[in-house]
Amino acid sequence: MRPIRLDIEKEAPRSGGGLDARAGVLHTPHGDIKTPAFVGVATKATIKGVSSAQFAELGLQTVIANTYHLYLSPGEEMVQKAGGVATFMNWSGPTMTDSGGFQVFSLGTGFGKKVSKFGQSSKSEEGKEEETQQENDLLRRDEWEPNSSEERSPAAERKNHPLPTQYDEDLATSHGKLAIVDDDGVTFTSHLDGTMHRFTPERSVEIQHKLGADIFFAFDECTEPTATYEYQKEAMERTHRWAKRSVAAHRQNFDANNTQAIYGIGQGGQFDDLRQESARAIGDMGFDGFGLGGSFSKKYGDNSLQSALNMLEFLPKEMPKHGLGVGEPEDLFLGAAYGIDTFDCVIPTRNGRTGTIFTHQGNINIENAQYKHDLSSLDPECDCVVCMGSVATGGVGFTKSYIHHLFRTKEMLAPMLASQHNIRFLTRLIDRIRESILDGRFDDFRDSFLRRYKNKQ
RNA sequence: GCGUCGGUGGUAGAGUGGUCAAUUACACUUGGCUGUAAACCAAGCGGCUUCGGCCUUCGGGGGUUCGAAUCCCUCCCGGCGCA
Repeated sequence: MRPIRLDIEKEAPRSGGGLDARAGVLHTPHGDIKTPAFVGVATKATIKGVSSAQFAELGLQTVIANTYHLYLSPGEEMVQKAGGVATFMNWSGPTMTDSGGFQVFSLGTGFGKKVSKFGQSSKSEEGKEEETQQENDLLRRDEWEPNSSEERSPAAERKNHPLPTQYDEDLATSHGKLAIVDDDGVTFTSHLDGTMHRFTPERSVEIQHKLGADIFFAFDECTEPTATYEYQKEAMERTHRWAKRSVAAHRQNFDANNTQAIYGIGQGGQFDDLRQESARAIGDMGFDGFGLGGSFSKKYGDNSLQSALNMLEFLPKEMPKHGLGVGEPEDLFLGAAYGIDTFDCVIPTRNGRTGTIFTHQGNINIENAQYKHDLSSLDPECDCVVCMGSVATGGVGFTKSYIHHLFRTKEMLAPMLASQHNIRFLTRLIDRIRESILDGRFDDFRDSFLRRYKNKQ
């Protein structure tokens, strides 16, 4: 008996130009999740700026923590000792953990720099970019030499050794970071103290068993969406091999098998044939659910999510599907239209912390000068405690002026209130998407919502 | 009153004959943020511009010099010390 089960209550065939949207309930050992659902991102066992005591009030049914981060601190043993990630963070509801595969991608490529894996620097802004350009050159895969440490030859001599690893060790360590992918796993340095570590699919599963979430993900390699076909294919195939090992490792653990579900992650970049191949492969491995892998930031083009979604057609319908890192309002509609059941995304909290507020009339930057004198709530149509108030505030919500002031004066309450509002904005949006699917008016709701949201009306 | 140190762009504070429309930080203005090394990052921040430059700026005024925020004189203002 599998630990989770998805009951699809209602489908909206070919809704929104997609596949079949559906509304249902995902049953987990720690409670039911009405789907589609927005999953709060609690990377280090905390949604930044939001206490677990507020989750329910904000409409959160579940949260997702991260294997990489919790492994580094406080360590999976400590989390296990605390009773698992949910108990550790004083949350009684369902939880998920991500495998750490994304960190291989985001840490390894030179986080925060305009560096891409294969030398496709996004912009070239003279001067400053020189160093980055050099890094790009160093990052070229065909310059990598295997079996590094001892017999590594100078960069110039490496060109004749085309091999699967995508990072230059010298470059990586010079930045205090390292992520070397080989077929068995990934060796990396901690971003915290530079110490070396290694993840394999089995190790990731083992850690996630100790973290004890209801749902966890197989260790994958998240590629740069703009990577070449050749590399996407190679990384995808590696991810598939890792996926197979992950399921096997999980099924061997009888206890974990009864209490935790494992999702496999599909990759393939923006190539339809790879995406299709990945869906069929992952869908056929006996996973309890599916994670839509990739990175869907706008910087990779407007179509990166759409192209990934097409793969869902090749998966078993009844399989629960999760959109990893999908959370822009437009993307929730798009994902839901393709049958995604759960979504996680840092956008409400990251945007909230940095002053961008979701409203029904489009996003606003609350730090803008114009809000200094604005005594209205963040969004007059929002039902969150920040906007509507609570018993504690006498039923009166916070004003834009006040939150603007908190940001300007760098008060810690500022990002907290903004994050809470943004989270509720998305959980309410997804709730209404769910209702619209149940009521058979998904397309209407989508159109009316997005018309105002996108046109800032 | 005498002596002394100092007055630089919104603020603090570099610069001390040309590479200075003036380092830097903060402030300010505006962007950005999609499986979180992000309470972060980026751009702009005297005026005009055909984007090549042009004009006005470093307390006021006057000088020296090919050239001054930088040197000299003088006035004004401030800190400190002595009367």
